[in-house]
Amino acid sequence: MILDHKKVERISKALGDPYRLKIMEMAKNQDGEWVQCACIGSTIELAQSTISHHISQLVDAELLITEKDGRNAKYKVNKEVVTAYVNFLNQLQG
Amino acid sequence: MILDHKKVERISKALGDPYRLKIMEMAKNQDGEWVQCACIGSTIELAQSTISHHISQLVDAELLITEKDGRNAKYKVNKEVVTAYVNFLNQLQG
DNA sequence: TAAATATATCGATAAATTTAAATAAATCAA
DNA sequence: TTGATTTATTTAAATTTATCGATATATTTA
Repeated sequence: MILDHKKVERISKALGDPYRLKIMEMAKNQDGEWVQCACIGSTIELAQSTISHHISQLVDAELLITEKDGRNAKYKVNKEVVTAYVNFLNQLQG
Repeated sequence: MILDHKKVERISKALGDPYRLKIMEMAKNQDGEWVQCACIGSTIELAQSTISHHISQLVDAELLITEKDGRNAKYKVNKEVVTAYVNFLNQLQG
């Protein structure tokens, strides 16, 4: 999977915020499992609508994969995209 | 070299702009050599002050190493920081 | 069906970022 | 030394992003 510059830009932007980094860490800590949106809300001291907005940026950048589970939403890290982003970065090293 | 979240945030932000990505690509293309600031200015259609500002963000994030060469400035990719950033990202994959 | 719960969306405002003109500082060349 | 060149800094306007309250949508439970 090769990312164009537009995609790299969107991924970088998505990672350029402390709350979104925190959300990524939470999604990672589930070790292959899904993390619930409500769990994120209870950890981060922001309005629900703001958290939803942050999550949707991570989903738009495809850093997170999301699925509906009844009235809950659950997330996990999209390893394929992270790997593709890492490949782009490694290429920068010449 | 381990990066804290503040540092990861700054690096991500620095990479979250099309012109700065272009500058990073130019610095990479020199294959271990330095790229001249003037060369960047002749490639990117932005005011000189704006390019200078973009470059300083990359330097602040330590993605670029800079050195003065007479009245010119030259840059190259800081591989150590890119590697550390990649390590952080790989960690996100669990 | 009605009430409760979880998440998303919209609208307004605050905060941060991008951009460029003007200017400064440093260096080179005549 | 003087004038030209290269890069950095300052300031201000325009644009983008973050934040929250209110509300909408979908789902579960009573």
